Amino acid sequence: MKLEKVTKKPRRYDDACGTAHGLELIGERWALLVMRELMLGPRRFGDLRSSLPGLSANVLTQRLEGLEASGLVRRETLPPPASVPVYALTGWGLEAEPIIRELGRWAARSPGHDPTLPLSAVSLILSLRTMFDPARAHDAALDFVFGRDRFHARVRDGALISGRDPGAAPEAVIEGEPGAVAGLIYGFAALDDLERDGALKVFGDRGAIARFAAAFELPGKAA
Amino acid sequence: MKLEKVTKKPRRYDDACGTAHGLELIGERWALLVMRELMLGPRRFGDLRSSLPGLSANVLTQRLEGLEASGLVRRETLPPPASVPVYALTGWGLEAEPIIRELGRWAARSPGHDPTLPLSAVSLILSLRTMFDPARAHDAALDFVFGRDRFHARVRDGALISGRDPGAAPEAVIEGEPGAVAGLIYGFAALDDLERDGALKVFGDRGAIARFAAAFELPGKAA
DNA sequence: CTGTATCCGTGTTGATACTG
DNA sequence: CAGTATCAACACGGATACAG
Repeated sequence: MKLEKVTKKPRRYDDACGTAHGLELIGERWALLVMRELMLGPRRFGDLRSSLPGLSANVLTQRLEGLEASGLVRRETLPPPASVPVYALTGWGLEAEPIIRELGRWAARSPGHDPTLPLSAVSLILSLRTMFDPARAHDAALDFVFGRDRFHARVRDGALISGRDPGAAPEAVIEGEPGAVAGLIYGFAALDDLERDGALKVFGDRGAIARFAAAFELPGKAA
Repeated sequence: MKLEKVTKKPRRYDDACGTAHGLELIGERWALLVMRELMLGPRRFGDLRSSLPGLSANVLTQRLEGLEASGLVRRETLPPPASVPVYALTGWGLEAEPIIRELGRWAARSPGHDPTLPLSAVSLILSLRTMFDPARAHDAALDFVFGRDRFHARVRDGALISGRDPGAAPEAVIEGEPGAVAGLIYGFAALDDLERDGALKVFGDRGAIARFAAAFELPGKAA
């Protein structure tokens, strides 16, 4: 019925500059945020939608098609018994993480940045990777629970290891919304308040949380 | 006549993620390329236009207004006797250079990247900063002449210093189109051929050019 | 020369409804 | 759940015309 894909990309920059070509690859609206959501592993279409409120289904389809055509995203089917379609970054797509980090680090200094808006779980983990300061690091082992999604974060020898799925032997487990965890770790909300409001539940060693949080700080505003 | 500036920015992401906010700041088409052109110092409206073919005057006006409203660009008037209006990056705007570099470095690995397209002078200098490899650096002092624009590049003690205006005591001066210089330095064109075609004119020590070029290499394709 | 203000055709974006 | 179809609004780019 719809065999011919016209695949017109008439909006080019015609510029040999790598930056300009990068914008042709991931400069379309939502494209980089879709990649952000895939940075920690494959996701389903519906999971992407719920992590990106405001992105409609047809646009998500277009972005995934475009990213797949560019060799950044691969459409896969999970092995049985799951057998569901998922979208995954290719190796090269994964290499875009430094771009996301630099952009986030820089924009966090914006006077117009509102850190109280909703935050996806992947965004939180990537922001931890971005804002981690090895000079302030103390060993700590934390897990996070966001609904059915679980993540681990480990500080060891001045390095941060983080990702999807729980880790071994966490010293503390934090459960709540990603935004509340951000408030806790970046220090613009107090743990006592967050627990009293029911925004966060904490299990285990609170000292480990304090040690962990000490390594993370938001940069000052540029103004 | 048109006093009310509606200034609608209805296309937001509503996401606390710094990356998303960054896209709201510089994610519009052409915005990052306008900033790229300002990275090496203030420019005039017409200079920006000629460096960015395909960008129409009305869109350039919109971008400059938006970037100024975000605190990234400042409109200034050069002191007499010049007394001409120019656009300059603010300090915070200047801090976006790592984003441009990471994006360029990453996109240079794209199979679809065509390095033979036209290239602006600023793009060339920024690409040198991006691709410079301290491990291969040998001292060299080069100046570049692109029409009326002149730039300097110095490798000293494993570091690259580059910018607008000629430097002191260059060992060699290269004159031509930025794209031809890119071909020379990145090694996909031979100096002899470029000179024979009239694409490049070289004055001074050719050995310095070879020493300089040895520190720059384009990354391999991802594919 | 440095913009600003229009109109206009096209393409992109996004919300809603809908199908398998 | 995973998309597709349709339609409306907007952004983009070209071409002016115009003001200082």
